[in-house]
Amino acid sequence: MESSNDNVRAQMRKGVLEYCILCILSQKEAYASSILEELKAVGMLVVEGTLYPLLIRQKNQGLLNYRWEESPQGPPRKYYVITDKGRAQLEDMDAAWQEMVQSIATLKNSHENL
Amino acid sequence: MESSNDNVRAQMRKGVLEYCILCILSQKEAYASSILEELKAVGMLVVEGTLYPLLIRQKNQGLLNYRWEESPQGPPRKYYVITDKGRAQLEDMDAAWQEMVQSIATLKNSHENL
DNA sequence: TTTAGTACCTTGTGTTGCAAAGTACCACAA
DNA sequence: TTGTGGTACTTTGCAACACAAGGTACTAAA
Repeated sequence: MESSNDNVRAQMRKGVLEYCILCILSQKEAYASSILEELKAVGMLVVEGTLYPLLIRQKNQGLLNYRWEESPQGPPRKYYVITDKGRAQLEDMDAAWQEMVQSIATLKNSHENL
Repeated sequence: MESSNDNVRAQMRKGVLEYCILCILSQKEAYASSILEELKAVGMLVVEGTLYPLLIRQKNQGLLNYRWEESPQGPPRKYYVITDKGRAQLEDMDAAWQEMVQSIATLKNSHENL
């Protein structure tokens, strides 16, 4: 089924989204809708109701700041900017991510070797 | 801080644990305590209170079965066995995992290319 | 002034991971 | 037979999270 397959992916995304946000913002400033599009582009689809609270949480933790900017069309945009603390956190997450990839590779390998 | 670092890892583990369980059980039958040790061995530390409900969930979804077996010492052990449905799910998860690794690699690369 | 498009925000729900405490079986020793 | 330590499985209560759905507000064009 398609839906169960989607569930699998949704489940796995949990806990990694925060990492993705910091990755994107370490590259350039962005506002929520543009972040959504970037995530969609790499196949990590997320909805607004997930992203907004997440950005607010990270902002409250001091990982992000934001500033308002006029839009060429439509309401003003809230551009998020990663902070030094956010970059430090991102480094932690890079390490954590690589460890997790390695952990699963190890599990898989011990499987292959049977 | 050590603790914030642990939090990062704990957060990332979410949603991947189910995948790890199926990986381990696709290799061989195992009981909860042995699964805990295997996860610990690859650096994915989990506690009992997390694992047991997860095994029960997967059993209720038909991904696992179990049988009781005498222990050489101590109380009997509940050996979990992956089902055909579980193996199908595992294949889905393999694909989902690789896609996620790829997605994050892409995010990282677009960062590098700035 | 109404409509369409863009952007941000909030509320309620179900799921999940975890800490902590509890139950039960076994073997060995006092 | 009573107690103690080790192993194993289970449950309860809590906090965090992702998401669906609905809501607010600004802009420009019809």
